[in-house]
Amino acid sequence: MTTGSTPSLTKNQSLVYGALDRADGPLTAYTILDQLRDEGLRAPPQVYRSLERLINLGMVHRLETLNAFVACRHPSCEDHAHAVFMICEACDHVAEIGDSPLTKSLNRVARGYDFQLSKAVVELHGTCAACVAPSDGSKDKK
Amino acid sequence: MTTGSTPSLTKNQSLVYGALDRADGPLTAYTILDQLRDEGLRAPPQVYRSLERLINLGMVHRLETLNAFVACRHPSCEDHAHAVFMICEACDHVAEIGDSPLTKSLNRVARGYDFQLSKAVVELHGTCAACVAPSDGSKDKK
DNA sequence: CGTGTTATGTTATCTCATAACGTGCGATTT
DNA sequence: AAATCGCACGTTATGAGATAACATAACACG
Repeated sequence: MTTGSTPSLTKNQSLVYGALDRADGPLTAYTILDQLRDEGLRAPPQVYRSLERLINLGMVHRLETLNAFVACRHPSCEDHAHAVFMICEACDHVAEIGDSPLTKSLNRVARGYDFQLSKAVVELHGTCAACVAPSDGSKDKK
Repeated sequence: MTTGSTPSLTKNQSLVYGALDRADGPLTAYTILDQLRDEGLRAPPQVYRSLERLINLGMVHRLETLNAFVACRHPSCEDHAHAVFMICEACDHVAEIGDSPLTKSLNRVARGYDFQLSKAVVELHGTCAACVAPSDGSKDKK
């Protein structure tokens, strides 16, 4: 529905989104601020306000366990309040996944307790396939 | 039984656990500190160090989305790295639940991505049964 | 124009968390 | 017992994350 291409981002919002989109991993608000100082950003509220808007638009996710933010990589992220993340503690890679059985499980649990679910935070920590596999000699990503 | 049951908590650890155990909801580290000033605690590290130990012992959980801590209410919380929480945004009540189908789902997802799961953070936000139900006129819990 | 609304810039402050350093004390070793 | 070790403890200071509060600019629109 509101999947209109680019829904009128302001300058700051574009800058912040650009930083996250460029990055290959999560960024903290202060890291974003540092990256955008040359573009005119000077203070935390400018970043946090943009982030808030971008999150409401469904373009950015906040990773609660990292105090950091990532651009949403989902094709058409319909279920924004129920995103699931896998966070590799070895290479810091973050994968956003959609898994409907898991989402169903979450809803079932909530329903079972008569709990009206508004947002599910699911962040899995561990080691990603690339970092587990001893396959090729050089496996360090970054 | 000697001093059997409790696995050798130090004074500070006991104080911090006591505060969490007494509380009917999550407490932040600084709230705990304030509550324990009369008992001799003066600075954040004293609380954080105790919390770290208690978490390692499996007696306390950290709620990532609240930056707060709760005493583990589980009978025999074997699966401490996979606890699931339902957090009511209306009354601030937090329920820790064990749901093995959900845990299975999480493990299945991780396995599907060859992801070696070490810890799952699952925190459901919404409205609890008591706060949804319009049943009786005064339903405020606190 | 005047007015309401929304984004912005800026300062200061608040909350959460840890680094770093030194002390006290019980257990172990010699 | 003296020397030593490890661990919890106490304390100060600071780092990191987030927001309150206030003033200004930009824009849409009746």
